[in-house]
Amino acid sequence: MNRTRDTKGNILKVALHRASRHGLESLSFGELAKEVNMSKSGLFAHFKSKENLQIMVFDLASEVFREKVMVPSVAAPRGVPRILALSRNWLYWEDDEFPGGCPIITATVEFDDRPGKLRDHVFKLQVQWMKGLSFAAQLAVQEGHFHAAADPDQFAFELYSYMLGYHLHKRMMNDPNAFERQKKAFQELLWRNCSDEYRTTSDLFSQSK
Amino acid sequence: MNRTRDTKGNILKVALHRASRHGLESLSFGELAKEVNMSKSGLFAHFKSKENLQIMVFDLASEVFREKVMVPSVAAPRGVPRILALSRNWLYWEDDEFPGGCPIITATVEFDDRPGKLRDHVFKLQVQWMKGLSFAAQLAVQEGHFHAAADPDQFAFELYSYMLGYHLHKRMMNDPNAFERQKKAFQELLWRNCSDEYRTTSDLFSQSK
DNA sequence: AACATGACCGAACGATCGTGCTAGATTCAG
DNA sequence: CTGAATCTAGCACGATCGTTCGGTCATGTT
Repeated sequence: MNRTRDTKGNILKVALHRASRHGLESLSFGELAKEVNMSKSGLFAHFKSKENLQIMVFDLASEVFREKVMVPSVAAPRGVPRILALSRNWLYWEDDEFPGGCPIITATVEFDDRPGKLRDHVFKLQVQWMKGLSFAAQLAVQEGHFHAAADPDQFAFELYSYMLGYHLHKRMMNDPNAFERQKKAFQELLWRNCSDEYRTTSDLFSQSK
Repeated sequence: MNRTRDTKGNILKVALHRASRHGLESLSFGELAKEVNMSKSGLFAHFKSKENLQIMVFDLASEVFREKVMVPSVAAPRGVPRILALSRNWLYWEDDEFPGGCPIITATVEFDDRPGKLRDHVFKLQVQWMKGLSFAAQLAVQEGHFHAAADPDQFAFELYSYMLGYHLHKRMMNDPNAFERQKKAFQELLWRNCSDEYRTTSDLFSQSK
């Protein structure tokens, strides 16, 4: 069993690596087997179908995302500090392991109109993440960091949008200014939502690094 | 020649339709041939390779985008009215012909990592479009609609980001509020950039419909 | 020592992939 | 009407696809 989990885990890691470059659909048992020095059938035995493989790869991506972005952010105090942590973790999580860019965005675009189990998994993660962002904003309102009229869902939508914009500019256009744009947009988004008191008592932007 | 162009044009139309759903990579001569009632080899003869087919399909998408979004917007007066037209056309252009969502976004995510001719084409269109947006904002500054300190590139970045966010929310999460979120974000983006005078003399948001 | 389990391999299946070659059909210029 | 050019189909190729099956080997249990 130990051996099993090691092998399978390793396969999934390699597969995720590949998927971040070329998408989940382009994964194939043959090429994957070569990359991990196994026979095609031996590898296949671990997953009983391609769809299963894809789902497990995506779930691994979700898990990494949770561990690298969601979980550590909760350590930060509620309100704006947590939102800053969330954004920072989000901004950097893909750089570490994914040369092909955020595998979740890739999977989302790839499967947004193909009904099936995979789409369901993607959908679930996206909704969960949007709710998480919205909730973080809601807490910021409660803490008095955001003004009372701030709309948490709208905040989440705009923050997510900027992340997508940043991702596209960085990856496709490899715009060297992408980061600055994203930073500026984010800072002004915060500014828009912060209460007058919090704006004056905290130096928001030095924290955001 | 007429016959050729008709047949080829028709193939490309069907191919683009497919590509908007499943991406350019998943196009295949076999399936495409079935869909247009041709033999695989007969179809193949029109394009000498798969890469060629993909490029031509993407170029068709670019052309449609230009015709449906870029060109008609220039008819609107410079400044905010043109930006409104641009955004409106952009928002709706995919609905007409592409059940699978904006084929350009799909292609961008699909090929942001794979150097080659196709990536070059995508890159070119994206840069051109960003410059177009930025230029429209620049004109708005000149017309006095935007305040002098408005940053056209930043405006373009944020507008593009909201579009991406809207696309994702609509297609993956099929969020019924996506449109409202996009609208609100867009209106406030305009508000942020407009000069005091223009804000007071024009009813921005009734125009944006 | 006998057995059960489970990881892994080799070979093979039918299907489809992208790509050529050839030959017949269609179109069009002279 | 003839000849050239163009369009399309048929057939075949090697490769790879997802998947199945039978079998080997190492392990742990009894």
